[in-house]
Amino acid sequence: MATKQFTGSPEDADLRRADSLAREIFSDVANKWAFLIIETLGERTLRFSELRNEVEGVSHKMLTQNLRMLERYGLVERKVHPTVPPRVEYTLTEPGQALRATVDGMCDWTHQYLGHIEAARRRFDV
Amino acid sequence: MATKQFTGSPEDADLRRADSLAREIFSDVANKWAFLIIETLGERTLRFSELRNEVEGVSHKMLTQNLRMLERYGLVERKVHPTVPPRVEYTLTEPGQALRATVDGMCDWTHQYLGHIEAARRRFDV
DNA sequence: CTGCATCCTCAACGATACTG
DNA sequence: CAGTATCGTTGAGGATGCAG
Repeated sequence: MATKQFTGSPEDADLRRADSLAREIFSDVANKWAFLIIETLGERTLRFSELRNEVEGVSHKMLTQNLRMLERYGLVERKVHPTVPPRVEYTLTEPGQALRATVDGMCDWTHQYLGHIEAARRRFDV
Repeated sequence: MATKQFTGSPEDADLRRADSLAREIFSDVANKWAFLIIETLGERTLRFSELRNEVEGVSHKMLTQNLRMLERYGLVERKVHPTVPPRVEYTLTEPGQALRATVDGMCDWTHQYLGHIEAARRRFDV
């Protein structure tokens, strides 16, 4: 991250604030569940249970927890249909879509370098 | 991730294998310390202690642990100078550099949407 | 169906100490 | 300086149950 050296000057105060906020966002969002949710959400709108099925291995708790976090940061929109049984739909917002682009980049990267990585790992694991 | 439905056909076997490997890599690499290390390593070569200083808040243990993981996947190269005291340098490999591009993308994203995110968070935190 | 809360377990993590 | 190992603590995360 572009963390630079701050002086004690007052105009650096909000720079430092922005920086710590950026760091906080970074720490929260850069985790596998958030990424996988963003990725499977893609440009579709999905219900909670659909996400639960499509994001392989995620628990009920982790899913809600990460969805709350993403909602809090405004990356997903949560739409509740007041029916019975309830129907809750999640959609990526524009910032969410923008982030998805970089997550996609990581997916591409993973597949592109799968060979390199597998070979490196075999070499490492004596 | 591009996880699709597999049939029982034999030629799907290695697809499934590749997929699970991709998933494994994804899960390991998509964590904040790995990202912060990759980001601060940039195109420079850094010593262990330099990384320790520059990656704010990382513990000795987390740093070694993540460096091993990144080395195992061939994302960083570890060069030991047999001097006394020892001098160990870490450099991003080409796959590491490639991944750095997407991590950079996330950093840009973070700063670009800082306003949106902060506003959304204030709205959420009633 | 979705969400929240509770409990419980285990692994992540930090601190410390010791080796090369 | 860099790495490994050990220990103790905390928190993440799974399971379960209940409410709306």
